[in-house]
Amino acid sequence: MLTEATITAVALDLIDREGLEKFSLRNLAAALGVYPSAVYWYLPTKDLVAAAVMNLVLRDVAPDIEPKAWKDYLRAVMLRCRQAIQRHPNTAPLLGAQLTANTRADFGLIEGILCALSAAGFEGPRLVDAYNSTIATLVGFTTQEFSPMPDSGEDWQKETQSRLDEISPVDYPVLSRNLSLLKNQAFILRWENGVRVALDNSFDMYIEIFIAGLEKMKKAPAK
Amino acid sequence: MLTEATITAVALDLIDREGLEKFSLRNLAAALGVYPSAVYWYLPTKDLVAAAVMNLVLRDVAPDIEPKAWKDYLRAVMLRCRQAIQRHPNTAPLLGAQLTANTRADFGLIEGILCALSAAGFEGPRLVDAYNSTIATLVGFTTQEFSPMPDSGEDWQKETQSRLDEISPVDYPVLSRNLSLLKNQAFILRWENGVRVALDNSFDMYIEIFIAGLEKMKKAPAK
DNA sequence: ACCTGAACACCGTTCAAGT
DNA sequence: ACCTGAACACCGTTCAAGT
Repeated sequence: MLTEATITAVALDLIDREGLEKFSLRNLAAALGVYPSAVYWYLPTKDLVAAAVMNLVLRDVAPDIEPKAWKDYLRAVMLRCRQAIQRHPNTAPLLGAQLTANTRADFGLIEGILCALSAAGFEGPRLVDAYNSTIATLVGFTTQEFSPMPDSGEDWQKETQSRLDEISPVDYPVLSRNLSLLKNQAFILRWENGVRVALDNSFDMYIEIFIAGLEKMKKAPAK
Repeated sequence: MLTEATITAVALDLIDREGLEKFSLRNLAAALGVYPSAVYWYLPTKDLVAAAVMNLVLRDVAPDIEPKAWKDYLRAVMLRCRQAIQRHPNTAPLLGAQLTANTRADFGLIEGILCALSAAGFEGPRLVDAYNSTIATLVGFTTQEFSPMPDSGEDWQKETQSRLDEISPVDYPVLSRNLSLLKNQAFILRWENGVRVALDNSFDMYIEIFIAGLEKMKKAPAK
């Protein structure tokens, strides 16, 4: 007999092995050894299957730290979220698409973030704003970093590289001066994703920017 | 005779009117009055059509400001990106998915951002990190804010609301204490997206967090 | 060069019917 | 309650053939 748990586990396994493009209810049903319509009895839509998969992937992101230490707590949340996606990089596009649309999400994580932000001094409407900023930050970098490139077709990679090499130094001086550092290491200018070329340093700065900015905001409530 | 420009314009119009789910090459071809395979002569894959649509949507996000005023410039980029998506909210999911995967993107925007960041004092590897942080920030909030909710089915909205109302005050004290402010105004806790309920204040704070954090980073190069 | 027209190999979802 | 089996209304992409 099927269960929501086995469906979800097999779905995640399918995505891990074959990629998000192969994640169809028909392939999932085949992997489960049932007809596609059998899955619908437990999860009546594909989006719900995806949401369940994401809950599985993000199961343990809520860190085991006292939220009062708000900087450490938020840093840990960001790091652990990225690590979770790194363990299942093919789910990366679902992070932006589903976390946000998923009200079955883990309220424990939300509570932890809200705790940390109130410990940082945010309350009322500004707590809402700080929360939204945190969720947006949590999702933004990691989704992109590990999202698939246009097909991993070799011709596309060559084409991308040659387009970069043709960049005019007079029209785009700063870009072309730093091209060797940016090539394949920067969003929009890369041809491999975070699975092949992780952007560890950039992610570190990204987090520190957020933490430092948050601290500044709490000290300067008025804009 | 078809052109890439008319295909792209009609595709954007289709997405604006009917939503991203109705954006298929078959519907696009019907709107153009041709067979689906005719489109392939100009744009040989659906992803390329989507990328072209995104270039159209983001055509004018590069602001008309001197990048030396780096704070004003980056603020303007973020605001104008959000405004562009607000004009075509159904394209929101493509922002995260395509901008990052699109090497046909506008190098002018990239150059502008790099200019602003060097004016802020970043260079070398730290310029790369600051750039990646900027792109991630640019995309993160807006993609989520305007991405579609699970189906706009009324039953789903009711279900979401009732799940929020059932949150245990003892398990989730901070969450339930602020629930009235968070309800439908915060990521994961809302049932309508930015088209119905724009998160203007949160976006403002999000930007200011980034700018303030960036300024802090430039002053404290070492972590 | 540009497009028709048909085909291939898929989809998500629904629904009657079985057990 | 749980699943089969078939059907419905779609997909993106390919390819020979026309002009």
